Amino acid sequence: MKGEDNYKKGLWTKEEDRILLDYIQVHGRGRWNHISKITGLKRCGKSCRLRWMNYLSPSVKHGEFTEQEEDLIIRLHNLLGNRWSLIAGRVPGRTDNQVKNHWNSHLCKRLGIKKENGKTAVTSLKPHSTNVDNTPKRQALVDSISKPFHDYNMDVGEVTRRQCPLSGAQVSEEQPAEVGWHCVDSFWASTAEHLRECTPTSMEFLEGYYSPGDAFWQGL
DNA sequence: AACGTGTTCAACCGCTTTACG
DNA sequence: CCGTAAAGCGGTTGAACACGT
Repeated sequence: MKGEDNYKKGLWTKEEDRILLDYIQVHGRGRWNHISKITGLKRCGKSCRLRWMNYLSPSVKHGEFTEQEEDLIIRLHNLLGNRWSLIAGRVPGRTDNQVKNHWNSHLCKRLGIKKENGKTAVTSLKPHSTNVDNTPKRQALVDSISKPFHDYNMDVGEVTRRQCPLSGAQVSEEQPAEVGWHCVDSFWASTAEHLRECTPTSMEFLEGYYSPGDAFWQGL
């Protein structure tokens, strides 16, 4: 007989929310599995964590997505694919779940993107260079590009221009590399209006910038 | 009013990754 | 290292609601 069999599932009630909020106010977040033992709340740790992260946390923004947020999500999805956590990390106040739901229920439809085998097709990421059609290499590149985005204090319309370390160089505010600036500009600097003009993604920029035989691709 | 269908989104599931003793 | 627990992630489900007939 497992303890978790006693855990409740389904929508949270206001009373359950209150218990969870009270717990976090006193003990802080974390140690989610202890909540049921301490408070008597009949929810597993995983459920408590999710409820806090996706709804109760004061950092979570509720309500309609703005045009700017949607623009940003479309751009990031174009670059990163279904990496919702990474995308949400660039959309202030929005959770990965919110972004994912909004993409699947609104943006996907609006952009006319169909799903293939239950997964969203990301046509813009299809490589056109023979040197980058290998999935692991391509993924590594996407990773190398996306990682430094955590370092940006980015807000739509107020882009903090910093180096995008295209060739593995350290991010440096003092000495941004030319190629890095170019990449950041082409990806970030345009507005919602420019989106409709098919501004190239960072990936497309790279594939255009480096020739198929360039040593840049070898290191990936 | 009653029913069927479509849509939305909160929550769950299963898996992977990370942290820690 | 190794094993375990906790945290994190993306895909999926299903309840609640909206809307059309």
